[in-house]
Amino acid sequence: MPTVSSEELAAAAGVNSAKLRKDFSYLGSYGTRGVGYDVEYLVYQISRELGLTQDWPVVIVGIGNLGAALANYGGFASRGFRVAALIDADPAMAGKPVAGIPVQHSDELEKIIEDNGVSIGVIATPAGAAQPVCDRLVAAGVTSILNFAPTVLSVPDGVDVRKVDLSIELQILAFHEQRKAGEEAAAESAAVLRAPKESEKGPDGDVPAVMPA
Amino acid sequence: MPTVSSEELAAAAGVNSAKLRKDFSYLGSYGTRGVGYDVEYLVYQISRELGLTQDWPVVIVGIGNLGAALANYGGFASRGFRVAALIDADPAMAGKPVAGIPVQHSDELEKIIEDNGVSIGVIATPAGAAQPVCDRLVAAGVTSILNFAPTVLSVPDGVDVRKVDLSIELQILAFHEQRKAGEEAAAESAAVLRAPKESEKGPDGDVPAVMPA
DNA sequence: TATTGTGAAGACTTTCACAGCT
DNA sequence: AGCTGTGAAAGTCTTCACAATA
Repeated sequence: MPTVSSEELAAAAGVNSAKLRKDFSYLGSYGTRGVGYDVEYLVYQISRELGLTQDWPVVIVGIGNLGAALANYGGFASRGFRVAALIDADPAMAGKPVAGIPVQHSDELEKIIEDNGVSIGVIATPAGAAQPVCDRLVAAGVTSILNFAPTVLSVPDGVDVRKVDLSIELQILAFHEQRKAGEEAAAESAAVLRAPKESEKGPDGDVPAVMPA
Repeated sequence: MPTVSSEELAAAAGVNSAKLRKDFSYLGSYGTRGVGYDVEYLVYQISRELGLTQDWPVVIVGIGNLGAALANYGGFASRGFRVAALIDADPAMAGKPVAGIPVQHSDELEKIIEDNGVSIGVIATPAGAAQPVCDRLVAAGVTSILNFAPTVLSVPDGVDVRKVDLSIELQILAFHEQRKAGEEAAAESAAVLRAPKESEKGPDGDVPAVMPA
């Protein structure tokens, strides 16, 4: 398939074709009127814009089940991420290979970051260890952190943090499930909240900004 | 702290206080003018609205590193989720306890779903197994699926699927990282894309709807 | 003819700002 | 005096609809 139309791409992605064309237009005019988009060229342009053509060394700190799952995750390599090191505080883990990469002790953290020019760190430690690990990563030069620990991290200005809370997605499902189950109950207690329209079901749609911890 | 003002809550959540008050107003009038919101009452009302006061039995299918990490994840229980069963296709896993719960063989899948009245399933299998597992879950009565496998699942109408792609969050970080690194390069090739304002940095902000796989 | 690229319209969200209560 | 609840304004995002053009 050498070319693709905005209509086809939009159907595949589940979005409106005009939105897709408008989004693409912000990157440049990469289509051909009457024909569509050259697939290879488009993939290259979008990849470049998103930074997928670069090689991003990352470190994963905290090699429990989740850290191991991340180390083994195939999706990273194909998107330009290279696991530069696995780091754990447990001396018993040191030297043990996980996903073919030997785990290093956290004493080495600063040296690893500097030697590899790492700017992105992944924290998969228990909650209590997350902030100290974060501080050390930042001090060593990391400027983007992906946090899987159930803690809110504080970082200086200029450092990006994204938090992944594995239970939030479940909570969103449960929220919709509750709706499915009791339309009468919903009418009784919360008639104001509309049922979500398809267009609103974004990755994070329909969920209030604030919820109890 | 018996009461809290919208201003305080908004500061803690990093949102505008008017937005927070407006959001709350869709649930009802749970505040007191001149005083604020009664914390306990507010937590209860929001919890109820989000379905946190219910007990949601879930099954996790695919007990590799990720499945084990999910089974061990503390955040579930506190939000009303109960891991009703762990299911794996490997007969060698059967009976082995993970997070204190014995793994069951996938032959039992349908029976487990029915016996426990499970409506939410978590798929943490390899990509190839995800769609068949999904089909069996749906046939057995599951109507919400959280998918960690790198596959797009097809499901009948009325079934909700949410996909968690562990590499997307990293990609978002890399995208911003790229911006930080080369402001001149960005100006040269994509002046149209603005730097994100703080208010735009939502959980999924700043990322085009479509990207190459 | 088929499809892009995009102004303009429409829909939705966020914020302002203040009347209304406690 | 202090803070909520909310109309109205401002801002942002999405979709329409069509001129431009390969």
